[in-house]
Amino acid sequence: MSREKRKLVSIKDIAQEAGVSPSTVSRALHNHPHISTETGERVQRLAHEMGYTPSLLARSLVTQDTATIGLVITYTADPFLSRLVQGVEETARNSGYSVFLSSSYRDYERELEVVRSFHERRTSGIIITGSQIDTDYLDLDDRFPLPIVLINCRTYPYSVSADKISGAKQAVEHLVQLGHRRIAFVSNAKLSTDLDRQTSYQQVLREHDIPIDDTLVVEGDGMLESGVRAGQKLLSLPQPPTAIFCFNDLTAMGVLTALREADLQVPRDCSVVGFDDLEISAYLCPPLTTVRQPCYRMGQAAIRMLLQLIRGENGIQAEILQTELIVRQTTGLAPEPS
Amino acid sequence: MSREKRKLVSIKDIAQEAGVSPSTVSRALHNHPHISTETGERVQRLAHEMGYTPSLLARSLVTQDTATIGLVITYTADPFLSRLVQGVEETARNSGYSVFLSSSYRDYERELEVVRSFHERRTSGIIITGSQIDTDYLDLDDRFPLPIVLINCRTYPYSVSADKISGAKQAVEHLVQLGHRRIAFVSNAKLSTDLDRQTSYQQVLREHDIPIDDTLVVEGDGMLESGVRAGQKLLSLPQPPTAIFCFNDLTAMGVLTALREADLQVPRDCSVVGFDDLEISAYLCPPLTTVRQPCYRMGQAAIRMLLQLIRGENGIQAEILQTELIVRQTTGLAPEPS
DNA sequence: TGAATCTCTGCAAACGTTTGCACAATCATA
DNA sequence: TATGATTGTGCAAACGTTTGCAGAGATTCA
Repeated sequence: MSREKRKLVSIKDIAQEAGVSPSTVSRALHNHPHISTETGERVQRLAHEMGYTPSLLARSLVTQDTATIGLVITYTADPFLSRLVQGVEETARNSGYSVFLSSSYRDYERELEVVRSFHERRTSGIIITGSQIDTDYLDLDDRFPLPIVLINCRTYPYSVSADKISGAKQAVEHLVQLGHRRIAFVSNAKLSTDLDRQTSYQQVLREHDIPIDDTLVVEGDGMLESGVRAGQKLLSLPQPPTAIFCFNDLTAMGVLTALREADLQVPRDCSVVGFDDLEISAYLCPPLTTVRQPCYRMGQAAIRMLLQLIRGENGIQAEILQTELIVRQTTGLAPEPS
Repeated sequence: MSREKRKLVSIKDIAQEAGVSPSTVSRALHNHPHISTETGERVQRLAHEMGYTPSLLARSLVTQDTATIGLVITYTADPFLSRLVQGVEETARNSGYSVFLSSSYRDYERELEVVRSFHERRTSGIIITGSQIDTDYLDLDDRFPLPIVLINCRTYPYSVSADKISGAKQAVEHLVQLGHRRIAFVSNAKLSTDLDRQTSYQQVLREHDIPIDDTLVVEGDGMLESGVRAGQKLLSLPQPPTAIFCFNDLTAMGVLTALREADLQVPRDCSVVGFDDLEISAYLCPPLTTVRQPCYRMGQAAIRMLLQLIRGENGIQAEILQTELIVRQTTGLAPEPS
């Protein structure tokens, strides 16, 4: 177990050993056409024997390309993002790119800092999700002269989003069809993408001549615990809702917990709809009705768009992926008014 | 929106503009003591105005230090790992390090490939979790001359683990205390760390003179779906178990689903214990009794150990963090034998 | 035989930094 | 006034690669 800092072997060392010039070694290792098979093989063998590992630092410096992209997310622990990260990472790797990952914790300063750090490392491009930079993306573009793709930020020209408007619409309409008229919405005030859901929510209600009751809209932050609190708050209303549409599945899980603690049956006493369709959502009790966001494919689409930008292709435009209502067992007919 | 490839400004450009040498610029930017305040300020101002972003590539090449560590995990989507990643990333960042993340998908070849890729990028060190390299870690050490810390691999000298032996023991003993004698175990054959749990399981049974029944040990893979299948298999036994100890919380969630689909009540008809204590586990229905692994702190400990290795400190030894049984509502008294 | 072509290899510059050393100018000291 | 210390700056090498260009032999062709 030798842990001392050994000097790494470089192309020069191989050159010396093989009695050729460094350039020849470099070419031999890259199967350059003009290298004799004899030299080629000898160099390759030596490189292997001497335990040579090329330095991508040095190479990137001259080729001006790191084959690396940076991915900024809000929290690693967010299960929705996990799948997205996987989509980015797998697709990137298949194209020969590696991925730097860093979290912004929904903090504007931190987000900028991460982007700068990526740029210093000369990543070929950057993908940002849950961006706080919404408003001044122009500034972003100005400050960092490298391709950037945003996820779920439709104001930015290069972005990938899920169609939340349609998703939310389907969800609320589903509830209306089941006879619900007191439908609550648990929002995520901190995230701008939340607006799409909320707008759809109100629109559907209006279309069905259902009065909009502000007390039925409560604020959350997209996490479990806030779902619980939101649920409790809604249940304590003089006239509680018969259905609750949630910002995401985690919030819905919290709401379900609140309902259970209040000894209410789902969906008999109250229906619940989530958003995201996390893997676990199908295994809840009861299995959650929710709007599926194609998180993996969103990651995939984002990295593809980024690679196009890196290659300098043009005609690239924002992409919107479809969402889909998955009806499971947390939604049912509205209870008869007693 | 200018997306064309602008030439980045370098130290030389600033030097030219300021009428000094590149070395002076470099020193000015690092607040080197021997620089006159006048020059210092002028250079700093120019650097800012010209939009200078230092190249960490070039710097790393000469300083021989990238201030970057590589983190290899099995799947990004594994919620247990998400917290661990967070522990690594936050702690790394506080020490001025960035993190490369890549997944191995539990594939040996892939894992080696990722490690090699990290080494090519000259990461200062590497953390591996869910390693498949268990047996020939010596080979690993030989092949990659850089500090490596493994998580949950006790055979490797530099490792951080949770005390699974004690955790599993607490879990099974808890079940025995509740009067259970037919206790099943859902394993994860693919992971060597599973052995600790299984050994403890058998040991506790022996200590209490409970016969070991091989049909009560079924194989899973640590994912939701395999938990469902394992549950179904156990329930179809001529004499099904009254309690099921699961490799991890996801498996337990699957088992709970199987029980629910079979119209069995938890814990009245069957008790269930998980392992990990994911955040969601407290919000399941019923809330899951489980063994808590300090995943965040494990990540933290791993990166700390790695930084010590990087600094060349000695006297470093494997670290084992405590686990803790969290009793919630999926465990109860064994049903009376009918 | 000479010229042209082809095959293989080396030289040297470049990428963008850092840093040891030398040097010039200024200043304080004796 | 000479001496030494101090302060600020520049030169040049180094980090480990890649690559355009040139050149040396070998081969082909007329």
